[in-house]
Amino acid sequence: MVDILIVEDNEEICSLLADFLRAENYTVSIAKSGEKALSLYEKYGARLVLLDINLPDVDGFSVCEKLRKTDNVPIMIITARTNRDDKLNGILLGADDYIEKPFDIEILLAKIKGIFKRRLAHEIISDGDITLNISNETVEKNGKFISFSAKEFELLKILMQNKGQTLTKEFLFNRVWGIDSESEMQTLTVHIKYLREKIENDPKDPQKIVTVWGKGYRWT
Amino acid sequence: MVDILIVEDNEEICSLLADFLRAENYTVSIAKSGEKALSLYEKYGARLVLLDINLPDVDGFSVCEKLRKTDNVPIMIITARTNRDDKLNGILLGADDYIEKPFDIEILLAKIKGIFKRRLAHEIISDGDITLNISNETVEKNGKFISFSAKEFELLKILMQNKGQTLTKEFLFNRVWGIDSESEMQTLTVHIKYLREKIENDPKDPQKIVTVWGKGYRWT
DNA sequence: TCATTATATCAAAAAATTATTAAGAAGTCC
DNA sequence: GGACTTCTTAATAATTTTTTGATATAATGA
Repeated sequence: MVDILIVEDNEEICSLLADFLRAENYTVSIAKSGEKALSLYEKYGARLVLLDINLPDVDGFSVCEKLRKTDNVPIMIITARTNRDDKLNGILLGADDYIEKPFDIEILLAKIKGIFKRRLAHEIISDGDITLNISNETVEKNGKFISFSAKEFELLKILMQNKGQTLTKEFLFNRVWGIDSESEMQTLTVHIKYLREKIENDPKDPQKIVTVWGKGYRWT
Repeated sequence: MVDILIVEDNEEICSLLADFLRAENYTVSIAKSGEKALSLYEKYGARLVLLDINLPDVDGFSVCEKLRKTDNVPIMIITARTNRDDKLNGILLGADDYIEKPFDIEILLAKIKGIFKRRLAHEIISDGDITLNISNETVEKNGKFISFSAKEFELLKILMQNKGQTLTKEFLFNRVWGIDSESEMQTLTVHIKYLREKIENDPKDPQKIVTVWGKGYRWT
């Protein structure tokens, strides 16, 4: 697993970034196209993705979506200031951070450090008797490990990461199952039940994953 | 056994490196081609290989793979910055460290020291009733030696080195079988079974090498 | 209250993933 | 070359996860 995956087709910017990041002792891997980005990520992973949204082949948007779907890895987006459209806005809102070209390398470094710091603090989320370890993909209740399936874990993770917030069913569904999933919304409620079965003291009277009628669910 | 095997075809760089390293009291042997590198390594061994990836005959890639496959000796790669392609990325990611030409000799020395230090600390991994000795390639369970094949050992090593972390099947496969191996993923699961047979108290109910469904495996 | 709508539950089918087995290929060592 | 171990493959079995559909239960508002 490398620290930073750089996705950027411009040769100059690319080596500039790589040099600076290496000087800061980050390990980096480099992709010059969207496709390569995905294959590199699949093979070696990354703790942070630095993504130029204007790529030659697969556009940055779909790279972004795919990455977010699979691993929820932090993504920092590099973008030109021009033609800021609706689609771009959407992506940026979901990104952990973004920076506009032309950018000051020092500011970029500061942002990256910030993301790592924040994430590190959030790699283990503990709340009440539930502890969720994102990097190890483990969940403990009262110190005892409980096994979770991939979907269950993802769902619980998103809920806990947004403590106190009501998340709509659509939002949860899109995050866990993906935007163009063919599954029914029904599947979500069933998974909510599975979660409650595993983590609630009394699954019949859920205190942790609360139903918000007509909206969705909330972790409290 | 020498301390450092230098693999570099450029005469000047070669003697420069040798001088500096000898000045730091390392013993060195020198190979000016890939073929010679392999034969020298076979004859005298080395604690660390300093490998220029751009060689005249056998390219550095295959030297690297061969070394890694046989002994897993630490390899430090010297590379020019240009044409950083997928293959190179792959090699670099697996390398213990790498440095780009032109390099500062002081930085190189620091890196080499770092590698020796790290390796020394990790030569024996002990966890529960399993003890793994990396330099001897031996494994003990409750003090009794168990024989392991090369692939089995490598797999166990990576798992134990990353205790508690879930390692994806792809990651494990790339590490043990190599990036462009033609083997099937199936091979991995079979080897996992072999490992379990040897180290688990009840192979039917594995406690050490745990399956993480949809992801991979984890040493606990 | 009653009709309506939203969520919960259940169990079984479907899909996906991993485990097991055994046999043959490939490599190693005398 | 023969005996041996290791590695790979392919087929099948076993297991787990995911989805679905039917039905039950609960909340909401006229």
